[in-house]
Amino acid sequence: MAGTDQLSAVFSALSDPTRRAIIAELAERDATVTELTAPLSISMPAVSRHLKVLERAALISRSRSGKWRASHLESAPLREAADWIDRYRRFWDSSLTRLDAHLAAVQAAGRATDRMVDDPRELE
Amino acid sequence: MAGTDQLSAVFSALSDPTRRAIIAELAERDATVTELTAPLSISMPAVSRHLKVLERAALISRSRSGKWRASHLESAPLREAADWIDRYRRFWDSSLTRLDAHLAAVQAAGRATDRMVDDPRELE
DNA sequence: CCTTCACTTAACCATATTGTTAAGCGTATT
DNA sequence: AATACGCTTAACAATATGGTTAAGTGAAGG
Repeated sequence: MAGTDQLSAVFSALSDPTRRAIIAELAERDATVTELTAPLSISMPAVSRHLKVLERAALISRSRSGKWRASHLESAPLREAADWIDRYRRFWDSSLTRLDAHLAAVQAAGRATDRMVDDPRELE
Repeated sequence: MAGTDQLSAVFSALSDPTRRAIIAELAERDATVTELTAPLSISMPAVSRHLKVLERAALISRSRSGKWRASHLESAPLREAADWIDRYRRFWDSSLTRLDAHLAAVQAAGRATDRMVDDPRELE
């Protein structure tokens, strides 16, 4: 991954189709490494390392139960990635309906995050 | 980048903070390579290659005018990335109550017979 | 012209990524 | 107690990434 910041780690994690497939699976239910490996055409060590990448990006959390390790999808990093892209939603969403809805949601949630939607610039 | 598909290329392009800064800049106005290089702390050849990455992901288009090459932000790939992440918006969107989220999860889990049609899982 | 300017390409280096197979480690099972 | 299971780590190889400086290309301009 290029940067070591959180957002870079998230986008980098999402840039692999295997990891996106894992996220799609975990969106339905928590799963063990074996369960996640089954539909994929790669070895379990490879899946294990994909999970490590997802974990480092905080996209998943993991719990141990005996010899099984369950992976669980975490929403915060996905939200941050969506928020970053949403800065540019005006470029493609002519009606701006969804942006309005999002702004309303943010407003309802609290005013601490207002600057996030106002300033499109990234300081890095 | 891991995959060679469009979405992988887009997420991979977004995984670099320099490229995100370039996108933020182009969101305000089209710019030449020299203009884009000025605020960055890397050489022009490095910027040139970042632009090539963005172009390969179709995040920007470029036009030639004499000895200047202007970069222009394209919205479609950003929209596609946003659409992918939006599949999981129910996991964090505060406008959904806990019950709504639970029902959405149950619905997703119970769609086994409809997977060929609307399964959010990605095959490649 | 002949140089300067804007930019790209080439060559090089260091590091990261993604896959493999084999080995290790701890928990279950028999 | 011994074996099988679930998963991770190690070691290896191939390819990609991202930075540098130096050289090349083509248009502008004195």
